[in-house]
Amino acid sequence: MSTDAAGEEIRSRGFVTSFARGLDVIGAFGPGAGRLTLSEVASRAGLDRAVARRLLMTLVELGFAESESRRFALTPQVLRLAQAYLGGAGLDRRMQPALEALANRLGESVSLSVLDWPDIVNVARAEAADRPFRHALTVSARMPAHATASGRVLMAALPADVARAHLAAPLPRYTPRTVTESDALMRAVAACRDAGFAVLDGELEEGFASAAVPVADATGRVVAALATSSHAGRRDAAALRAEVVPAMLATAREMSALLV
Amino acid sequence: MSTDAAGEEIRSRGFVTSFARGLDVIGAFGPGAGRLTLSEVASRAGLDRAVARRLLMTLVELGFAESESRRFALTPQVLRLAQAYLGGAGLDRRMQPALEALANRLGESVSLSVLDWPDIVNVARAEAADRPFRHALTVSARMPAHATASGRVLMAALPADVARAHLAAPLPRYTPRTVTESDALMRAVAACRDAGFAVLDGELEEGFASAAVPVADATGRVVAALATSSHAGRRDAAALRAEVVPAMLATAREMSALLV
DNA sequence: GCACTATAGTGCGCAATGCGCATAAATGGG
DNA sequence: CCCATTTATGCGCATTGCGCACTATAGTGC
Repeated sequence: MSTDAAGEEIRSRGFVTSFARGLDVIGAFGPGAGRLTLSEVASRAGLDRAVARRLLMTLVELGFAESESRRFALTPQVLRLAQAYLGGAGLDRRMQPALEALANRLGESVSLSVLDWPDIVNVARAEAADRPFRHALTVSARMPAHATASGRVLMAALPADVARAHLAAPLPRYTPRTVTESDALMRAVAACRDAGFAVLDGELEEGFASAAVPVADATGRVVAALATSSHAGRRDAAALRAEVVPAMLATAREMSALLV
Repeated sequence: MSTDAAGEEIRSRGFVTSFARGLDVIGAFGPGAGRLTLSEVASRAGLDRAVARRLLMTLVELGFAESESRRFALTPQVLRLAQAYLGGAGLDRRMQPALEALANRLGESVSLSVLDWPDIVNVARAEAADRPFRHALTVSARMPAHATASGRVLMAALPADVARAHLAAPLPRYTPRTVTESDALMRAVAACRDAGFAVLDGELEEGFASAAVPVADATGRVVAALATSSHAGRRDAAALRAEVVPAMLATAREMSALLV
């Protein structure tokens, strides 16, 4: 296979092409893809039809896809791959009790997020609930990292060069208060690192303030951000700082203890 | 490679071993795995260390994993694979408005689930919220299919032989009302198919009733179940049937219209 | 109903790719 | 500092996957 074509990465010799192509096939089922024919998959993934077919057959055999009347679709089993990540990172149901306790204590819903630049991805959530129902874990809500408290906390945990690289591309503005300029963001991130938490006020949506704190594992590595957001009518930024952040820091410490 | 060892499936000739092994490597990062060494991954996935290493390098190169000081971990990018499934199935943010409208109308939280036997997996959720904040989509809460209204609805959409095969293994009991016996469940599922909805009362947890209706795509295929659950003190099973199910059926039709 | 097009499925020869041993380097514990 | 363990690399072999070309099948227009 051509590994030297212009624009193509030079792959290290320990690169398993078939695996990468298989992942491309999964990726071919993008948003709004629905059930795809073999040729559609092949062209979306940029593969020969025969190759795409073999990979699809593999997925079907493993239960990750199903085919019916010449159309293929992924199955919910694909979600287990995501759970491999979540479970491996320790961001699974063990976090839930602490999360719910915090939600009830604050009377706000709280969430746990990780960074997948340029987004933060929600991996768990708890509501200030009157009902003791197991919510278990919730995933996949994405929000722009640069305009959320969680994003700021997670960026603060990044090596400076990585953070700066991320900020090279222009970032969208959501409100007049959104910080989009690279240097200003770097300063904000540094301030957040010093403070140990982040409070943002109306940078994503007018009238909403959010607060976040880092959650670290036993080795001190930041693995997630714990966040809550609040309507300004209820709690403004100052109130978040005073009332909410201390409780969140305590919960974050609790969670750290659960993370091996 | 031995494809004939006892207990091993006979893989069709169109089976891409390296791809399957790569997926095994992702799966090796199970619950509580944390950061794994090469050898740990190899032994968990049942692979030669050299093979595991090549596959890990591939994952790292693609951004699905990272290695630091000889330990590997998956990255949040793995969650994009799950989103390929969700997006492809149409179970993405387009469903959210209808879901939220229903939640507000009912004053209960509602969820959208798919079947990954023996579980149902939550793929979206909305709360009866006072705040207009974008919850987007939530994934990954698993509940036992045989003890939930969603599960019953989704089983009703299965071919009878598949359903029966699923019920071959014994099912756990959660309350005295849990239906665990195969024939009884088949009957309940059939009844649910006739009725077009399911209402369960205390089969998963004492004092909680839940209702679910199927959501079909344009071709009539059931792709998800729309469900709500309620504390018995607030609404009992009869109330769910009378007040809630009609609104849910309407929302399900709305959602069907969004599904190509 | 028939020709025509497009897409799916199969066969097969080639060789590149991935395998897996065995060796070298590196780490870490005692 | 040495030994045990794990990681990293090398390399020859043949298996595995590739991708062309061919056939089968389904869907369309007339």
